[in-house]
Amino acid sequence: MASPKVEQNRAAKIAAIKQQARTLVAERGAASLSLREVARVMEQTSSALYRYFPNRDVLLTALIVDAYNDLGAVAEASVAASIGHPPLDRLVALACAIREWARSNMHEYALIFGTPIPNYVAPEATIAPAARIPCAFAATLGSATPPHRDFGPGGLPSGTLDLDALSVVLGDLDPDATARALLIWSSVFGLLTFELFGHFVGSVENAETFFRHAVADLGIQFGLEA
Amino acid sequence: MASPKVEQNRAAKIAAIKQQARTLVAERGAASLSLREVARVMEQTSSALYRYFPNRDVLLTALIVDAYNDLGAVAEASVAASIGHPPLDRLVALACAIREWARSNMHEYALIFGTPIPNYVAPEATIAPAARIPCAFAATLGSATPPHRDFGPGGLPSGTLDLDALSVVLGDLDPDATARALLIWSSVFGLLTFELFGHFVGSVENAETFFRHAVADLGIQFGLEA
DNA sequence: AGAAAAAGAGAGCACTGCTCTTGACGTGCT
DNA sequence: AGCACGTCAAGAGCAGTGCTCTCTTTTTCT
Repeated sequence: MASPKVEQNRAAKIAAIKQQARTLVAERGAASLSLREVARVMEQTSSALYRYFPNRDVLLTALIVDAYNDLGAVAEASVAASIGHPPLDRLVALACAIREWARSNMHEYALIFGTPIPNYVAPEATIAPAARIPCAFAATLGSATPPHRDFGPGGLPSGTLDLDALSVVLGDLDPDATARALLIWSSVFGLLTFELFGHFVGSVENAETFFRHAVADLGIQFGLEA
Repeated sequence: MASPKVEQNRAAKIAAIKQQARTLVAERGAASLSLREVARVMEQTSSALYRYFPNRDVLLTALIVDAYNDLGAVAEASVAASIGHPPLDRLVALACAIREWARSNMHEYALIFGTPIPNYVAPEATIAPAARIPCAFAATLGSATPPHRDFGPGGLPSGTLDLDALSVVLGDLDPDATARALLIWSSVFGLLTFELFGHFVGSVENAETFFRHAVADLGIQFGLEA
């Protein structure tokens, strides 16, 4: 059944298709990714590609998983490289690493964090790679053991977060600190998306400086110290 | 030239097309909006619609401007309704009003804040309606005259923001307060987008409670008081 | 009522995702 | 060696898209 040679050829072919699709996504965006065009660039018939990917969405899913893993690796590398540094610096470094990746991989960023593709539901396989980024935030924030402060007036009511699921990924922060970690990641995402998607043109002159200070400001609120 | 009757018919027709397109966008998303389908629903030929919109992007732009104005009106209404209330409550109310609009107009929200459409540049006409939302934030934050605090370590270097352009919209906040207002709007956007685009599934159980507390937390950092 | 202007219809081009059939190739088993 | 099987590529074809062109109908204005 599983002859070694064909298996190998098949894997190589799949990798080649994905690589080609990646460059097309980078050039014209994910929405207009066309199997025919991939085939044309590879000097093949479009129908041939359907042997490797049953439909366009499966190819898209493969790209999404790869993007999550790529960004996740960058985030984790930043966290690893900043061990021993002050917690606030670690947070800023992590955010900046994510920002750099996003800036040089705009379309892949849009692919995973942009508008969901209609009639496309992210399969199970994407949630594990997707968790690597918030996990990286937890690694820097969790190392700081910040002083407990209420999250919003009166603190967060129990039942707001799914603490059972979160503790697996984010470790043993208390609920309010966990909430604030999620808020920081959301805010970093918001800043980054506004910058990348052009909502800052005309207001923010130096996007990097603004970004660094904004993230640091959030970190200070969280209780991190330089 | 400008005959009164034809002008009127034309405006009515354009409105009808936009309305039809809006419902299609709400049903299947902006990416798959097709002029042919709009025509089909209106029991017309697709080519007839080209008399009113020279291409699909122009129709899309019209929908974008409408969405900005719709959301802007909601935001301004919230600001007007909360005059005299404590600043922190005003901020939370504004954020919640935006959230409600976003939840019941998912696809229009995605249209204006989601992944930019490839090969589509937002024309001049969109920036004025787009400014209404940050302007609404400024109206609530500006009324509070929060105590000055550095934005990030050492405060924001001059030249980071385009203060000339911002002061027109956001009024006379000092640079650090202006930066923090931008940060709050970015964060609200980030929270909202994560919720709407499904990045909170499995971690945030009660999205509204989390959202309210997160916004309030940001407001407290800004210096607002309840 | 008749001329002018606007709107609509329909065919057509080039493109898309996707399916189905047909023929060729390489591999492994007898 | 020969045969059968699984894999692969090609091509035709369906239904859909944006958009343009020409031609006809309707509406409006004088």
